[in-house]
Amino acid sequence: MKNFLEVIAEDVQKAFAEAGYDAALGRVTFSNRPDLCEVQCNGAMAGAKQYKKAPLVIANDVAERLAGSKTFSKVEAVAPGFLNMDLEPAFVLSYIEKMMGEEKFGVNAPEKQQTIVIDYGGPNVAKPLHVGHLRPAIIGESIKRIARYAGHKVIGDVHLGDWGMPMGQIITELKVRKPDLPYFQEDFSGEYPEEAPFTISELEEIYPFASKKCKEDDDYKKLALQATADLQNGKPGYRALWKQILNVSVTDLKKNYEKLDVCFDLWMGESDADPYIPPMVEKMKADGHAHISEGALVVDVKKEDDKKEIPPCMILKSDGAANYETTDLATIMQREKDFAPDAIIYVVDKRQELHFDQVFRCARKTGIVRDTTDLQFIGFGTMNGPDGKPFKTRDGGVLRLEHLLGQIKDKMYARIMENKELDPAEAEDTAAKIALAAVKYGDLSNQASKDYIFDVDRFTSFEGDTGPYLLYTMVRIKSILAKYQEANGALPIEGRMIPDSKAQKEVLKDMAGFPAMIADAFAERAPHKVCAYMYQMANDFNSFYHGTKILGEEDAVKQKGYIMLLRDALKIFETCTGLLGFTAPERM
RNA sequence: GUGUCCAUAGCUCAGCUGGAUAGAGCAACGGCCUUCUAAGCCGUGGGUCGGGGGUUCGAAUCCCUUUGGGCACGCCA
Repeated sequence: MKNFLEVIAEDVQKAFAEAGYDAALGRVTFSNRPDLCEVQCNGAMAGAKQYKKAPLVIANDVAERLAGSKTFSKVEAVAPGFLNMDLEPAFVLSYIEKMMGEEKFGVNAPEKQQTIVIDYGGPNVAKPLHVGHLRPAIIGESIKRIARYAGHKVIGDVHLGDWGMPMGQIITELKVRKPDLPYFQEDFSGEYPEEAPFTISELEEIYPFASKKCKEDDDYKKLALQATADLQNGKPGYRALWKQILNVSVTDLKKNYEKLDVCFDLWMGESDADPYIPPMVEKMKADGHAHISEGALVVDVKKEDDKKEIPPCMILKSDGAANYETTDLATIMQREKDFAPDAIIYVVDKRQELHFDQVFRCARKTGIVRDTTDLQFIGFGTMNGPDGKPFKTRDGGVLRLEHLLGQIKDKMYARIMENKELDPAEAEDTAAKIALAAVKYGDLSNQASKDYIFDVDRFTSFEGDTGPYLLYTMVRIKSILAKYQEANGALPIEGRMIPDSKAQKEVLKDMAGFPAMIADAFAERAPHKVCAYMYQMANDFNSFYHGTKILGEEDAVKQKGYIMLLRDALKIFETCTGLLGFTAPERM
């Protein structure tokens, strides 16, 4: 169905046309002066030059023709040429009834469904998730959900860092510590054990240890480089051991992402792109795109109109090894082959913009990507502490994600137990939900591209524009619906009412804006628009809630109308929290 | 140095395909709980939209310039 403002604009456009003006001038927006009107059209001013008439004259011509409209309860032309209109409550209700009758509340299936690969996360194997992984996970997950809701086929890929030097370092260190393992016996011909020879905590200790040792000890580094090469060349023992590292790590990563309610469709990594590298390099050489520069194999990606020098894209390092540009390019090939996507979206730290610019240019120039595949870089800003500097622990280290979430959850737990008696198990679950909402909303309500200040105290104080405020609003609704159901046996499925108060009408108008908001949030890849929408609607709902007795309403028809409004509002709210990646508890 | 992003209330942020008096939250101050969850609602105060120029009937929004900051700039990912 058409979105709310489009439906309204139809009338206005018709009036413009009837009055002898270009119908396109009849664009309508929500008013920026709610004290004057609900919706406005500025087309008369835009058309003044074209028709050599005073804007007010045009506005009056149009207003006259809108006089009998069933859409508007008020139409007036105001100097210098504004068209100010109020909506007929019955018209608003009719839109809501239609919209709520649809599965996706008025959001249309796209004209052409796109296949979109979204690359977010990017954790490294054998390293715990830390706060730096929070933003891509939260933002990527939300963009994925919004795109999916908008009707597209979306594939979320974690794109693990599982193939570089760190793997060789871990293998080398394991060999030092446990040389008797079968993985290290050259002539071993049996089955390698099913059980991994280490736990995740050991891995997390081994990797930084080995990494540090490489910097201090050149011989050790050579061993690690050799191990990396052996692994990549397919040495059976190393491959088997690597698979164990991968298994143990991925199991742990999945557990942690699950706590964040972040779910990847694909757990592929750099290693999966490896088979694509040799043919890719051959093709680039054969096509004459790649050449040797300063010992490395590169592809020039400069363009005539560049304002700055863009360094060439490096395909192979001077030692012949792959680097991250290589794997990113090969991954594009792999995705093209597997999915032939319409778009690949990278949700990555914005500091990597130049790198992706080079990779995208190189992919285009060498033709490893189809012209129709949109390569999109969505760079997010840094998460800073309250001091405005990059978020660190007190002693300057990196904070593990699970510790951060744990701390916030504990705070929430303490807070809900303060003045309520709740079953500890339920309180635990509720605290986790509120904590997740606090963290995710705190992040997503900012524009992704900007740096933002992660202030635990502010997020956990949950007053005002926060996740918990939204949950609280939803919990209030749930509570009323539960009580109504208890008293009446069931919730009504029909009986919506024409709004009988300003506040109620505001809530309806908010709901009516849902499809347009989704379209906008998808087009802009902007979860913060979902946040802003929800917050506005929650404000209006709470205002309505305060002025209206619902369970105490004696007129049963009216009460039913209120309950329907609550049901509808809750559906919209739940859809929005679903898009942001958190859920509301039953009580809090 | 070059490029790029940013600068809006004391603080944290919206608004930026040009429209009327620039909006929220926090903090401050004042009201509202025998009534559906006060994690709420209602209200007050608080702004040369970094500075300067330009385009326009109209600029926080577009262009130029300047100041201050962040970030990036071939073999780490």
